[in-house]
Amino acid sequence: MPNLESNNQTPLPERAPDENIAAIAKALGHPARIHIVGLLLEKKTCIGCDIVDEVGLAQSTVSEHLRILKAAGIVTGEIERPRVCYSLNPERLRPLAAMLGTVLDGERRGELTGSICCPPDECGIDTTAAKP
Amino acid sequence: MPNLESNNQTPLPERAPDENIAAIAKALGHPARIHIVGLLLEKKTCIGCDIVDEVGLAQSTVSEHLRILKAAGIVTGEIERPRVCYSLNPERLRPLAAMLGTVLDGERRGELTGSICCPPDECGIDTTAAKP
DNA sequence: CTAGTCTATCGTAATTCGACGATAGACTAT
DNA sequence: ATAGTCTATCGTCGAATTACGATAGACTAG
Repeated sequence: MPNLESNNQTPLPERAPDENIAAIAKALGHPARIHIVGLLLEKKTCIGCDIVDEVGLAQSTVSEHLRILKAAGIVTGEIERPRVCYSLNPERLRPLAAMLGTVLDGERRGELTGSICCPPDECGIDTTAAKP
Repeated sequence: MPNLESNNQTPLPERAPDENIAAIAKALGHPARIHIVGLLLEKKTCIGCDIVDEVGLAQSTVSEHLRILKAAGIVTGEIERPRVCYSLNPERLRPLAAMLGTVLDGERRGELTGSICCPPDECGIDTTAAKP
């Protein structure tokens, strides 16, 4: 039910941090969009219709993927008629990168090899409730 | 398939790199799953049914989210009857983290402020083609 | 003005996702 | 053996995603 776009201008007002990070990851969760980000990263300059050739999908489909990336704030589109110039917005990727960095840091310090496993705490799940 | 420690040889061998990274991002693309990763990171030790309490969804739904995270290789589940101990597998997050790191490094060196925009290259899109 | 180039949007069909309750499985404890 | 605890799976439903062609919009070039 959450419609998390419809406004690509606001800096995505702080929802719950989980939803914020998840939105970034979700926008990156498709091979074609990863491909597009890779292209923008590689070519450093924005490109227009060349993206369509590269990813090998229909123009309307690529446009849709670009819309999703723009809606997530990962990519910005500057109009430079008759083309549109796309570029990356690294700032937007920072929350996700920070989380991943924390995990990898934790690994580097060996803090994640959990040996203290599952203290004997009881769960409050009623699987047998409401049984007449 | 009663054995939950099934070998993951086929699921993630080495697809195209784009698909590999996209699969990681897709698995992280949901608030509940980000929440779970955060819990595992915070508590350092694996937890069982406590996750259900934390995320506030039905047990079957949480199990499904855990299944997705396990299928993506981000989380591992060790059986410690009667519980299952989950822990993070940071190794799996590395490809995505590396890509994000490259973007942020590019920004740090100011390589991403594309000013050379859209060289006058023609696009090979036939919007009027195939008119029988 | 007219034609051409590039992008966004609409409509649609097939597929997948997210959430839930119900149920089955696998042990522990009594 | 019996009951109890925790997790996985099945079946289902509405909602969301993905892909495409067709079409509309916005300029530029001639």
